[in-house]
Amino acid sequence: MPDDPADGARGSQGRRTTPKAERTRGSILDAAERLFAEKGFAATRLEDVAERVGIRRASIVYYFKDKPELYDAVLADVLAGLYAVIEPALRARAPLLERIDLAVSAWIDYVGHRPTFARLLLREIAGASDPDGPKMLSHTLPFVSLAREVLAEARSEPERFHSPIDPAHLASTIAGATVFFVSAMPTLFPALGFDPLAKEQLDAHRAEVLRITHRLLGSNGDGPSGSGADA
Amino acid sequence: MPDDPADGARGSQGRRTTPKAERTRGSILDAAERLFAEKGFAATRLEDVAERVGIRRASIVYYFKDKPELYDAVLADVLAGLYAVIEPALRARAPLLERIDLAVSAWIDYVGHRPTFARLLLREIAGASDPDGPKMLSHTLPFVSLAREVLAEARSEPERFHSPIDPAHLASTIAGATVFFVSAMPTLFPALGFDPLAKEQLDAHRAEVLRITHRLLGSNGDGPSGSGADA
DNA sequence: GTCTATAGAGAGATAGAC
DNA sequence: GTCTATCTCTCTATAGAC
Repeated sequence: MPDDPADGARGSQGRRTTPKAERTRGSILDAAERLFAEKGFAATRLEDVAERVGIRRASIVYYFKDKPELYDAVLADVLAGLYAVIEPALRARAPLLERIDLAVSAWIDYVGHRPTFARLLLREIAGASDPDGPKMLSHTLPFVSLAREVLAEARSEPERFHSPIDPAHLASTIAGATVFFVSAMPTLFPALGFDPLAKEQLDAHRAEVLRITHRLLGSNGDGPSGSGADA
Repeated sequence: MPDDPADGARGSQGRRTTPKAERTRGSILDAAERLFAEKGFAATRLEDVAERVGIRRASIVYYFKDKPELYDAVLADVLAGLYAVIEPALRARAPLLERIDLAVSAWIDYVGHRPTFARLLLREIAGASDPDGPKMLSHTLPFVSLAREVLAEARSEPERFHSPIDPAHLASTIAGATVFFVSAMPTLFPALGFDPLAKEQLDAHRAEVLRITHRLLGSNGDGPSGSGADA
């Protein structure tokens, strides 16, 4: 998901942007990300986004044509961030199994450090069957290409990879477990000071997910011996 | 979640209900369940609910005072259904490990056969951190009691249960994996005729979740030898 | 029980001043 | 760039006829 670093504020016009505008745009994006994640697209009011930024509702349209475009920009942003950590992991110079471990670990770190992403994903998946639901799909093409590559590579050495279930099942299991973990724990421990982002909790989760991954990949539960990532 | 079988239509009045009214009420509930699951609370229009039932919007208020009450009734219904299959599993006359297997299996069957529930849960979890978000919590008390019971029982034989992670982590992992699986697959396989509800897929998922469960419970990956549920 | 009609609130989009 | 003012549409909720 190669972000275009040269476009700056992409309101309707192709104008140059000042640093201040850049900052305002970023603030709007941040506020919108949090609100869309917490309340969902429909329940989020542009008014609230503006309030968090400290501007007026009408000013938002200077940067984003309308509400759907703002939402789309948020999705583009969080998915670009994910791609930026997943892609290098999968392309590292290492055996495939190790790279998968790296990618899974990167996934968990990303979701753990950006819980808004977890909620956005939860909502997108929930609305997947709705005709006007899935707005995230258009941003997932780079991931699909990446997945294809890895799959092709795995199939080239079938003696090592004999997954008992299909890759999509694997992916949804891992994704669901992590995303739910990060989002649900605060509810299950209401205001009890529990923090799923805490390194300790996240590491326990990582260890278990890596075990699951190895098992689902058909390796016998221990994964690459020297990876060090599943300690 | 003992349903009160004697209340029938619980509009504002305590009137007696005819069979036809009972049916209409049920239809409204069904339509609302699907729409709330697909679009979420805010994006669902009472107009659409009415249309699916074949009545007019205003008629809905005869059965449900307003939109929040309708949503609440939907949640009550799906959670009562879940409780009805989980509770007997956990109270069966069998060793604890086997009963947990039964409960997990029942969970998967329930979610698999009522995918609207998966989506409703996804949305509730996503909105958990929102002050006016979690409307599901009020219906989960019976589950909390149940969980407490089981936990107490497990702690009474610590030599058998030495879970490496806490029970909430276990629950969220299992719940997330299943719910995501059921909801996400149709997206990942857009219109490819893939059906996560198919017995074959659901069974593969069940087998894997049971393995995860056993592992997370501290038993060594195989669970109760004679359960037969993790074939 | 179900309908028609309407009132009223809420929120997004637009025009134009500064 | 950011604001004020306003327009308009959508959807909920209510009143009351049949």
